[in-house]
Amino acid sequence: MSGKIATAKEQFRQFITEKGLKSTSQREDIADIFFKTTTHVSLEELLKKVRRKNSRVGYATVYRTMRLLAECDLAFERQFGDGQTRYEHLIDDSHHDHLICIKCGAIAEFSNQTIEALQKRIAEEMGFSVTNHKMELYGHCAKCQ
Amino acid sequence: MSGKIATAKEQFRQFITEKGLKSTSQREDIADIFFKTTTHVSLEELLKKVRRKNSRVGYATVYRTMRLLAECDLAFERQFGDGQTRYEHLIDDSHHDHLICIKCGAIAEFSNQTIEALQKRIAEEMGFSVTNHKMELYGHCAKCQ
DNA sequence: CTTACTGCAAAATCTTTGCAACATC
DNA sequence: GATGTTGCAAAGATTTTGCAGTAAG
Repeated sequence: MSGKIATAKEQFRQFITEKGLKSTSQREDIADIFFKTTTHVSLEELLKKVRRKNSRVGYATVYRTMRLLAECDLAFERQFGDGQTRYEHLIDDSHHDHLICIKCGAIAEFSNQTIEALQKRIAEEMGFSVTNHKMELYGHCAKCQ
Repeated sequence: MSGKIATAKEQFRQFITEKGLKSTSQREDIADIFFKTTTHVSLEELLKKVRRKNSRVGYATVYRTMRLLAECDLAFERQFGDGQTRYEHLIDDSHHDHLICIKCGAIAEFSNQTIEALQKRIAEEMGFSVTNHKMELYGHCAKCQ
């Protein structure tokens, strides 16, 4: 409720500045819309959304902006097996993992602290320091059983 | 030590027969070499290995054979973020997950029964029956820290 | 002004598929 | 023999990149 925490937008601007890059309206728009998205968007989908606000944005710019966002951990790549790379963020939301129905494609999210803790410990035992992870459970959802 | 358990090769042959498909030397060679592989091979790599034994095998056949193997759960697709689909099997080996170094690309394997049990329980609570899962931890390995 | 960014279109990657020749059953 | 399989080459689908024009610092 209090405590100044930088918004994702601010973090992105800071990253841009620190790297000596330039802030542009395209980057602002893309980041803005991406942060407002709550699903796992593909570049194609994101481009479509961005174009509703600014019709003269190219696919390549979305591609390159998402690469920047991924570089500063404001976006995470996900691949669920259809040949599309998807992106998601963790704004206003803690880390979560996915349950994917292999029949209807439904995606549910979950998170579990015990698993997270175990992952960290296992990694440490093997000499790794973990910065990120993916966990996806594939199976049939309630409707498709 | 005792107990007749069908080998992966036999399971594949059975799957082929049951589906009314035909057994060919290419399929035998590809499955053979794949089962002997202990890493996460891409189609490209697998094709190269297969061609050392039989130089007249095409990429498409490897592709189609791996699809068959995946269909009968003798091969599992993995995508680690470089744009390559990789395959692995669980022969002579229980299920395992991956630790991936984001600097040098090293891949380590691990498995943990507690996590597996928790995954199952979580999924059930959400109405899913899990048949498969992926868990990948990304970070820096001992050498790259 | 200098350096970075953009959009477009072309290139590069991978993955899939059509088809005539060929191998199983 | 009938039907499935193969290899090749072409088609698809995405992801990357080169470049001339444009914009931010």
